[in-house]
Amino acid sequence: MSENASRRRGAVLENAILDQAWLLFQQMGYGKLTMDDVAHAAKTNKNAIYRRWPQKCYLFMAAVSRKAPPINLEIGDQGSLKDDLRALFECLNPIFEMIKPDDLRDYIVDMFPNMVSYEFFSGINHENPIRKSIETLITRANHRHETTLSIGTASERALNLPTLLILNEIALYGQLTETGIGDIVDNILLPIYKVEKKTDSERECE
Amino acid sequence: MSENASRRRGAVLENAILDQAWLLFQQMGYGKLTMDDVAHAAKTNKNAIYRRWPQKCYLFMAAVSRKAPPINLEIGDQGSLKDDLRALFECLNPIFEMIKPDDLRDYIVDMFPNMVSYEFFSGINHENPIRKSIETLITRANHRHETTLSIGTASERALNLPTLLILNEIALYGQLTETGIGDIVDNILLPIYKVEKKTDSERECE
DNA sequence: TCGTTTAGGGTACTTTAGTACCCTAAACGA
DNA sequence: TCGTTTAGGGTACTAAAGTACCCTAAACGA
Repeated sequence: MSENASRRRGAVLENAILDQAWLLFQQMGYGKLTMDDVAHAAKTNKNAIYRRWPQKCYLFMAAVSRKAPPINLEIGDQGSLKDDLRALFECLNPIFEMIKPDDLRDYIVDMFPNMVSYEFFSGINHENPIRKSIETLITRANHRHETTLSIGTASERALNLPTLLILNEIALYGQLTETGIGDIVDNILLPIYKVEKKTDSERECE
Repeated sequence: MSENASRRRGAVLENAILDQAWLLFQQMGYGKLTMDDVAHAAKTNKNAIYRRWPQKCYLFMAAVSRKAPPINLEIGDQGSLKDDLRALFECLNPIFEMIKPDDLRDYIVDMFPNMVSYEFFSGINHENPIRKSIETLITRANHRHETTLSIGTASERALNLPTLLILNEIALYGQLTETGIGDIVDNILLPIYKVEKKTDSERECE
């Protein structure tokens, strides 16, 4: 009976899956949704899904990035590194209006082993859009003479830190609050990125 | 036939489980070990285990903390905040000699959802031994006049950052390398913790 | 000593992600 | 047009964590 309509293939089927996945994710949330649910809703089966996305979290990622309004992390010059950083963090707000805290958490928990594996490693670092944006902001701050850091001299871990902090905020609280952003920018990122030459000379005192 | 010996209870059974768990964890690694394996090796069943530890990762934690040599994070005064921090990180080395990188990773991946849930929240923060040690080191640095920070004025996120960074190192690399520690201490933690009053006055330039 | 409560043991079950296989429709190419 | 390759569909399966239930041995208390 399922063969009354012609068999869908390629992009047509792919879109049907993503449509249903996005719909169901919004209705039921990430955690309660099973891959079978999506398959049935899209009138296909798990094989067709797993052929495209090897895990539930990748399906979610695909559904979000193709069905949800896109997010642009290219920050206009706000005049200072501090304001640039705040602007970058605030750019992420639409995510939190679109996806509920619990779903974000569940998604990150599922994605975590992949971030950890070497396969996904590069994704956490050089390829990730937050890291790329950070590099732009630091270069800009360097040109303003706010910092002596540049992409070449900055530590890898320091460049990846904002991504880590954001993931941590989402994992713990499910969102980025105004005070969270302020704390992170003022008490963590600015001290690291605003490198002055003088701090070395003062290392003599004991 | 399993009832030829008398039925073990309480601490006796608990120890038998932990002994076998620790043994098997070392032999097979965290990932490949199943709860049934442990139950069979300890000549009992999963119920007896789950009655004590609700998840595999808690069983592992219990086995490590009761069967492995303990780790003391009370750092003697090394003379400077920088050396104190390095000493703290190096204190963790015995862990990495005892537990293989893949096992540590697998364990953290399993534990991650619990860290994320509010139930375990306090464990990541005030109660965790790394955080406590950091508080001691900062207080000590304050007395040396290396920093104007104190436990009262320091940001929560800044105090929890070392724990987060360590978890991140383990998750990504499975270990803490010498260079990793150097990078974290010099390029991330010291700039955050070594607060000088002068940095404010220089915020005028642009 | 007897009755009650507690916790161990056996076993079967649920759930869900992810896999394996095999048949067949569609696409594609000579 | 025909043969081959590709990918969808159906179904059944595996693996493992965690749960449910019920029976019984041990401990405990009056």
